[in-house]
Amino acid sequence: MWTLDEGISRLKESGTKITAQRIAILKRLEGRKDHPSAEQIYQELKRDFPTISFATIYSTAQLLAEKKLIQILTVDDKRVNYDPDPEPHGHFRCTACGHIEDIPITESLVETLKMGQDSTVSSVQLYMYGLCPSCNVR
Amino acid sequence: MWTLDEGISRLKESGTKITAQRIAILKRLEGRKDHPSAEQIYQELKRDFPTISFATIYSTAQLLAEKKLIQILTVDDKRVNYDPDPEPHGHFRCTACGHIEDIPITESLVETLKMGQDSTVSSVQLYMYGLCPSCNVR
DNA sequence: GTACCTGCAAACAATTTGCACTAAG
DNA sequence: CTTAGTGCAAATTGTTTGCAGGTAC
Repeated sequence: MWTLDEGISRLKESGTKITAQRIAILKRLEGRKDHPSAEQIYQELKRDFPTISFATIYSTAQLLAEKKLIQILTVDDKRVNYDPDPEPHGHFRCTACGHIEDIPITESLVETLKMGQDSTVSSVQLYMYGLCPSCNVR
Repeated sequence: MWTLDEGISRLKESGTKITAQRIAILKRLEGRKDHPSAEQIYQELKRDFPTISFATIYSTAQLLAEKKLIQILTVDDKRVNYDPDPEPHGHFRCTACGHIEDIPITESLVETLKMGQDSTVSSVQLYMYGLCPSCNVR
């Protein structure tokens, strides 16, 4: 996992400008274990950054994904979720409460899957759906 | 893979009404190897069925997914794609041309993944992204 | 006959876009 | 100084919803 400073220098490498907004977004994502939506990031940033806009959130997220700092998940069919951990791993989403949980997968499994393709694979996503333990009993 | 007749009886089992529209949708999906979007199904059906509506497409697809006749894929973050093959398997999506290709995965892998969870897993999706062979050379 | 289904149009919601302004380098 | 980034509002688009009329059973 990256730190704020690593994130900033990763962006600088490719000539991207470092703005206060981008630093704020990186800071919010740094080391996070959950999978915030654009809306969630927007709400959180608005506290310290009242004029921030969705345009900035979405474009910065795109940028961070290109630089392999985050992953953009489509595990929820309604909205996008950001995962600050860029390493390949799976995700479980509870269809009742919407909670998203990481699922470890071995690097060798990912490699095997990539190898089997005649295409150039740049990203692998494993999604599982069902009921989480606490929703299952209700 | 199911046939039209099997599809119809699967629906009947649960007391669902068999309408001309539902038969038409089943017919369109039966044995298909691609992954049509709602729009695509709508356009195709409109030829023989000029008054069919999106409401019917979406609600029927939901129904078919519940009856395990199709899978609803979120491999494309813009739209939903229907997969007439309900058996677990992966999907590769070319980020350039948008083409979606099936990826075989072993049943034992799926079982292993399900087993590893403390949640009740009802569906597993494996998505891979990158450039397909023909887009890769351009 | 009745509960469910369809079609239509309007509503919705997440994301994208155009553009004038601002700020990083 | 120049180019890229930001914020705003409007536009876009896939999907959902409410409801009046229709149809399966």
